[in-house]
Amino acid sequence: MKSQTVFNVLPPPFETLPPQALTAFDLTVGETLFLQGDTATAIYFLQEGEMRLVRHSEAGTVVPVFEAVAGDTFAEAALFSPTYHCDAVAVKRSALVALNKHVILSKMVDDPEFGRTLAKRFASQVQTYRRKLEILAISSAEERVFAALSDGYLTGKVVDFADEINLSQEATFRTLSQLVRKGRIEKPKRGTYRVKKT
Amino acid sequence: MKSQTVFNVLPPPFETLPPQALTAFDLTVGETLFLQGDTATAIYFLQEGEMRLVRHSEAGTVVPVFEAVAGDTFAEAALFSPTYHCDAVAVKRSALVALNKHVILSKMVDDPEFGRTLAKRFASQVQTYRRKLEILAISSAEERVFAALSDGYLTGKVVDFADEINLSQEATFRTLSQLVRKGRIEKPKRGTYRVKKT
DNA sequence: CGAAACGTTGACCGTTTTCAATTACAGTGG
DNA sequence: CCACTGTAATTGAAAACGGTCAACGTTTCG
Repeated sequence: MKSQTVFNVLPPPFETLPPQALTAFDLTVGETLFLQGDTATAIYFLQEGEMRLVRHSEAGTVVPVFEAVAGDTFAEAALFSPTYHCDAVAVKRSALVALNKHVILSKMVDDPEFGRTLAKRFASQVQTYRRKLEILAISSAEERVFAALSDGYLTGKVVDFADEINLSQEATFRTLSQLVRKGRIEKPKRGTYRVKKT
Repeated sequence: MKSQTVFNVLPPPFETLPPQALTAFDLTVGETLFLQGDTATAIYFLQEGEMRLVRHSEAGTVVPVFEAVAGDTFAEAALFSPTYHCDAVAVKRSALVALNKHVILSKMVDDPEFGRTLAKRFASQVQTYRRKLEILAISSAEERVFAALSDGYLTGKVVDFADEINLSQEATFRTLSQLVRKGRIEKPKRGTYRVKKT
């Protein structure tokens, strides 16, 4: 299961961690990384693949917690908890880096710049998620697509865009052309849309 | 506009800030707290009321960013930015506390415990928002309600619950009774529902 | 050139929203 | 203690909307 330390880009401030704080490894589909209640020893950076985090409620039901994709870190809350609060399972073959929790915690006190950058990262994530939540709170497909487009979501494929805003790709396409027809957005070329400048 | 310093409970780690870092004040409906581009001097705790944060895209459209309710802090990203990235306007008469940004930043380096607790708060918010996002990603009303219920959302009124999970209250009621009929949840008394223990 | 992957559109169907009423309950004042 | 009022909880029916299925156009790339 353990592979080599070939990882390029950890997000700030994690690139500044000493090598011995990092462990790279792979998981195959279905493999479990940790279970709810396990002793928390690390947080994780997902280089490639997809991890599903689920929580078990007191009543015994399973509740989705997070779907991490390439580039995400997860289990950050484990920094401040003795145990993990959910299960983490690979839903795709995944390449990860474990970031030692205790090294991070001590670096937070020893290196103010590290702490500052970590706080910055968290704050920026909070901001991002709040915005996503606001977009998803828009019930009308037309307004949701428009808001998401205004907010710069549509960078790559339309399918991914559709996915991010919780709409079927068909509904997204329909809405997009509808917006073009209404003149609220323009379509410079196939697969590219942009909000019309005022 | 400036009122008195009668605020009880700031969330950790902000209760440990010195009084001179705090300024309590009120806003009436429609009043603006700050505008996108203004110099960022503070982050805010909303004691009571409701604040709407919106961003102006390059194209000139307005994109919702966050709706803060009583108990929320907002504009945390301002800690790491010279200016605010959005407008903040009161949509209800609101009572706020401004938390001086520079005091917070210097306390972060001077007081490791403060920095640690701040990071913990942010990490926990990230966790919370991710969970909310996962709940909203469930398209079926039945499963979404069930997951939200499992996750302990329904504490107060059903209407508020409905609101949090982006479902009409009628759909929520219907789904709730449907879940009761199916035996997946139980209803000890009017307006109270709970997931059946396994 | 042909196969994928992405983009696009139409039709149909199921679900949720919306609108409209009705019922339950808590609090208030007589 | 009761009528009175307001908020919350329910239920019904019709309309709107988005999801799904199916088919087709288009670009990319080996």
